[in-house]
Amino acid sequence: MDWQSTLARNIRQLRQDKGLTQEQLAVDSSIDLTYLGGIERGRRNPSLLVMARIADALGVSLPKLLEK
Amino acid sequence: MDWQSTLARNIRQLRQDKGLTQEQLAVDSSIDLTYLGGIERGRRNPSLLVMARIADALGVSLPKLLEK
DNA sequence: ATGTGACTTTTAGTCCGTA
DNA sequence: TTACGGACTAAAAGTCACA
Repeated sequence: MDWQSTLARNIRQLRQDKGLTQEQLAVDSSIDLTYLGGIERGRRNPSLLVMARIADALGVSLPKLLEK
Repeated sequence: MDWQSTLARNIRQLRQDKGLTQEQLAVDSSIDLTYLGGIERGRRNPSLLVMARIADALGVSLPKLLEK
């Protein structure tokens, strides 16, 4: 499992656990909906600060977001 | 403590614990020396895959590399 | 509500120096 | 051995129309 897929899986899991849509999470993390979608499909290679914003919006730590 | 500084501190700590120079770590992780230096000074915002390569070269997990 | 391709702008990341 | 600058190239960031 590559890191992009791990990140993708964790974001989707946590997002759905919180009952959020991609659009809601996109707003909360100040990321464009389509860009977030790309991350959640494992097609993007986001930077440290972008991932930190997503972790923040999901209410988890960044290391947690990257757990395998 | 922002994430760039946390990453910087952890990389430097782990690198020195292993007795490696920046240049050796740069080679091991296939990253340019000057760029690695910038990361280790907290001035850069590296991508997921670059951080994963560094974690790998240091023999730690990526989440571990990002622990506060 | 999500997936996708094509796109432009910005920044990551490289390579060359100097100190 | 590390820090830093400039110039460059590759890729991320960010947006849009459409399915």
